[in-house]
Amino acid sequence: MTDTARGSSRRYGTRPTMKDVAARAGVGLKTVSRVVNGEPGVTPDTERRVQEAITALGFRRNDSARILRKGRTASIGLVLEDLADPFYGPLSRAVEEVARHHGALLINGSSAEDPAREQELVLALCARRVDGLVVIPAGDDHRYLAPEIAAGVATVFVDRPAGRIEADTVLSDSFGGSRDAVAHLLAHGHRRIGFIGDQPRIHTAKERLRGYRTAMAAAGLPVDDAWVSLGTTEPERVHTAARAMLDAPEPVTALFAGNNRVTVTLVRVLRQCTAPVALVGFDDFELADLVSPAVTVVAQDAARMGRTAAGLLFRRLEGADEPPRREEIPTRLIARGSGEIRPAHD
Amino acid sequence: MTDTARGSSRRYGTRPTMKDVAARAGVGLKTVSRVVNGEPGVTPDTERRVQEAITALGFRRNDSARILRKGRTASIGLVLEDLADPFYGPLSRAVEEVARHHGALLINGSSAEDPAREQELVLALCARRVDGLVVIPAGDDHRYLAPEIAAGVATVFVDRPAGRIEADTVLSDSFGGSRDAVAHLLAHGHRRIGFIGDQPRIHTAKERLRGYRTAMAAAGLPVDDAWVSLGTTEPERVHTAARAMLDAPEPVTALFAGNNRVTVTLVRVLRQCTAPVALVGFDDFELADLVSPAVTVVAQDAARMGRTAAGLLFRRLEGADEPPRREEIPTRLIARGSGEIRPAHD
DNA sequence: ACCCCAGGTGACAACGTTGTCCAGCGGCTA
DNA sequence: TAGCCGCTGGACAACGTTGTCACCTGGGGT
Repeated sequence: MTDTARGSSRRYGTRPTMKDVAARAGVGLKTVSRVVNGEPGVTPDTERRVQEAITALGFRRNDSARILRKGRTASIGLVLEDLADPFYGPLSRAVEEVARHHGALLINGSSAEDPAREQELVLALCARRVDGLVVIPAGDDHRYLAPEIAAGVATVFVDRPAGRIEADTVLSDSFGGSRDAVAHLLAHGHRRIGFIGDQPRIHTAKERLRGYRTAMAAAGLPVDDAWVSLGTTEPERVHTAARAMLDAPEPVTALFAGNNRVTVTLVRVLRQCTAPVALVGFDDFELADLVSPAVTVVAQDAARMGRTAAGLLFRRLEGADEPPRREEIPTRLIARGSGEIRPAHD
Repeated sequence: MTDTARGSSRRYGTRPTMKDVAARAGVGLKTVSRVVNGEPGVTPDTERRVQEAITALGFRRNDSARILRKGRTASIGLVLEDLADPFYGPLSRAVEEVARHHGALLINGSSAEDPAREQELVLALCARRVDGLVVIPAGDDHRYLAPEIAAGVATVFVDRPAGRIEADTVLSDSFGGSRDAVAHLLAHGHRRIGFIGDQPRIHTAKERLRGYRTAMAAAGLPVDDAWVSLGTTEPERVHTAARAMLDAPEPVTALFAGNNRVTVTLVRVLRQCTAPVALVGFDDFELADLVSPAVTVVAQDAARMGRTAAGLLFRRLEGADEPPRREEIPTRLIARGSGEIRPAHD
């Protein structure tokens, strides 16, 4: 009895088209198109008849056809590493906000830090003819994107630079932020400082390591190989690395964590420690002020990165024909006490 | 000189089509299609020629056309409240995982808890002809979706039920979980327990309140109106509400937080308190074990909810013709001490 | 009375792909 | 040598929409 959706001549799963609407309203196809798109040149009376037919049939314009015809999809793709990572939440939210403001939808996927998957995802998005792409790259060779960019897909890389290709890029100041973080620890008297970071093939991990080394060198301090550990951010790995540094004959008195997840794991590790160990983390996290001791961090502004990236993207889409830009978002040291607590007595 | 992308006869921004590839390879259109889709019936030699033309031109299949022709988009839509909310990270990640497993892309958007925006988003997704929808509803009337569902868009509601429509639904056991949480507090001697929750029009907020009231009633305890506060989850609102309960002549000795964000705010509020106040939160959060005192929570399994929802969705897409299902995901009380600490001396 | 103009309307092609169907061609058997 | 079969390849229509252009109708100016 509920045959709103299955009019006499249409099968289940088949949707009404403009043709059906036109037939029912007794007008031409193009007139329906005009009404649907709010184009001028339709009598109020005709418009009403068409509207009635539309509601009666439950018609909804098929955007695939529209896209095919018009060439623009009003959607942008976002490829990041892991939707569940708290760093990417505000970032994707910001991108979405800007996209929405421009009437575009967001399609996204996680690369899980796998370059092959990144490429697969990006190309799938290109096949959908997204108007633009925001990519947090997992790989380091993006030449596969060259034809797409040449074809007009606006592309912005975020958090890490593109590999072997020129493109707009939005980074946070990993080097400077890390240098500041380590300088903060040095200023509080620490001399043996460990660095636990992400996998060395990741650009930010390298930059943060460089910041660490630079700060140490600037203070005229040597860096023991045993004080540096790069690798996955899995808790076990981080735990093992930290223990090694803490249980050494000359243990570190402070740790600098290369990202979010490392920091959290280190908070857990240090909580088991009897000896006081200072901790500074790269990237802020919720409740950093509430754990004890509160964790000093170098905060990055993920939302601003997302906004900036999306901004660049839409500027391109609106025809800006400038050379690729590279924006660097500054970081901010938020001292919360974990650096100061019980300055080293070395 | 870099004319890879702008062959002699093509303008900038125009992409090569199968026709171009066919011309260049000296074969027919359909042969290109066969190669692109890996269909059988093409000589290795022909295939090689086509592949060469494809790479030379930088051809990429236009999925809009494909979708138009085939009727299936291999993409599903996800509408949630806020991408940046930590509860939705694992959920959307799980949905994406399942989608990926089925070769589908994920398009998503945030409703910002606004029913109008939810509808706008959902209909935009339907216009794109997503194969299915996972919706965390903001509104309470989803009749607008009836034609879409009738037309074959598989739809699953998560976290909150659909309004005035029959559809698959995945909920967590808000009622039971809340009852357990409050029972936990009661078992530790609390008698004056406050509840601070989300806006009353949100289903989960109502259910959690019901759980609270039921537990109190089961213990034969009256509930003072001043002990219940529903509203937005903004820190100021929650802060004010909590203060009112704590500064009353007969202050509450324990608080039950209706969600994630409320819990976090309450941790901050209680930290300022001199008198000990117990806290139990609905929904777990990272570091709940590290703040002091560690926060007891009723954990929901967001990832499992996402997986279940996506599972239902693809079952429908694969043709399951069962009546709408309603899955309830159990919650789990994780006692971490914040309930026990200094049992009430009332 | 005629012409012209403007505004409303519709016929038709095109977007790029896939499904259907038929043609050509080589090798095999009778 | 004729006839048949199987396999490869291509012509063509269709998907649902929008842009182009032409048609029609009625009203106003000459």
